[in-house]
Amino acid sequence: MTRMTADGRKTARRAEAERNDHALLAAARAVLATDGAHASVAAIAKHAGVGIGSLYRRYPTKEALFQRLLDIVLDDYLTAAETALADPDPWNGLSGYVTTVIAFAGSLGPIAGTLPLTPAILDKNRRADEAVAAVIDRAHAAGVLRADASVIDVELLIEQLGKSPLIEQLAKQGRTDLSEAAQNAHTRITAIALDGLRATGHPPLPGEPPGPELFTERWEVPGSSEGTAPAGH
Amino acid sequence: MTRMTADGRKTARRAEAERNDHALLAAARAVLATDGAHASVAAIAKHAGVGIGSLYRRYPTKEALFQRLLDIVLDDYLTAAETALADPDPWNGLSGYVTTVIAFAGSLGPIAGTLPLTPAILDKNRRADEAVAAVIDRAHAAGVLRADASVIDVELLIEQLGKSPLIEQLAKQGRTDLSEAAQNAHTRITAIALDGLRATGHPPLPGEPPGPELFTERWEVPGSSEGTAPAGH
DNA sequence: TTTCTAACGGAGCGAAATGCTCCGCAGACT
DNA sequence: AGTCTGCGGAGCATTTCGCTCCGTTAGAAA
Repeated sequence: MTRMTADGRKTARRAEAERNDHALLAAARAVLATDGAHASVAAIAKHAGVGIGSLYRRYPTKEALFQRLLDIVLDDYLTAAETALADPDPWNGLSGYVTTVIAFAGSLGPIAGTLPLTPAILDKNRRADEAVAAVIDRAHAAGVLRADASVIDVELLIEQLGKSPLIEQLAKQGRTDLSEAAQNAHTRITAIALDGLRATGHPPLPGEPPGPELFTERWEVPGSSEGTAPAGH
Repeated sequence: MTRMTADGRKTARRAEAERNDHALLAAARAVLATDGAHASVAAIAKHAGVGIGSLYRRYPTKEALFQRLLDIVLDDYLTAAETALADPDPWNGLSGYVTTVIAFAGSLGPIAGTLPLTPAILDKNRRADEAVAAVIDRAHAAGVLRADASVIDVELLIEQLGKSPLIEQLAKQGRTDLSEAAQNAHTRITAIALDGLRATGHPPLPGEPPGPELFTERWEVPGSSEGTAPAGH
């Protein structure tokens, strides 16, 4: 009946359950980022390699899962801001914060406004906001961030760059062969935007310039007869 | 039986049909931009103030409507590029092109890869690509565009900025009171990114810095009891 | 080994959404 | 007045989705 051993450690069963829980949260992030607002529980469970039944054993409802995810992502925001403040260089701290957050911000947009916010979440959010404000204030004070860019400007820029239509579409089409190039392209665009935030001149862009295939190949409809269907925009 | 008058002008009925057609195309743009890939024909018809029946009288299928829309938007791309080339200042031409295209680019992302492309569309696309390449080449030659930014970089940056998660979410929540502030915020972010593309220093950002309400108020779930529910990210 | 049971996966159910058809009606021409 | 083009939208068939329920599996106890 008891599921603890004598010294109180978890049983193997409970260890698997915990792994499943982490897999579910990671899958929820990934599926939310690609499928957007209509991410389905079935897709999340499948992505996690877990049955739907197991998902509903841990979370009473889809909403509860997303609430938990929100809580965790807020922790990530806070950690990123603290890491940024720990960097001795104000600009490196800010740009590192921006790039880090962009990497995981995509998950939250679709669920904004669909969840009741618990007091704990509101508190975490407030602390994260204070931390990022400190990062930005420090950059302003050091004169490395353009003076006319506000905290909200930076936060909205992060949100704008967090969701990449390019990467999402490629993921939806299963074009894993292009995902590396798409990631590189997104990194370059982020660097361009960050340079726009700088008070002074730009460093060179990272990586190689992206090839045109990111544009052309996305338009091919899977069951098409035409082997070459180049089209942009 | 004939629906032309003696001199060949259209009847009033046909004039209304034509107005409806334009309304449908405009509505399709708007709904695609806000609802994304799962924009429904019902939503498009309603947004256009037109019955579903009328929609299906002009277009045999949803796909046909989107194909027509794609054709029109490609015309807009081409016109924007030609306008840019007509500007004597290479940087003004490029930045005007970018801002113009960003304003209407949001419609196309969701339908990429879902439509068979007609030869006419492929040809239009090719011409639009050539025109924008000319705009960018000219900016490169004039030394006003950073040398390490490629044509694809610029095109992907446009796509990235074309869809605004902020504006979309506010539209979905019906917060028309914030839409002006959101538009301003988006303009500023676009300006930041454009400055990142410049070879030299930045001009000041346009408009007023956006207020925090763009972040805080979006998280309020419509039927919430809590009057104030500030939360960002 | 045998028994017990916690945790698992997924078929399937009712509800909701969606593309499209079909039909009754309004009003513009003759 | 009569005709008939074009209109709006209820309704149908299909798909999707959140969630429940149950038979199966594999570690723990005896």
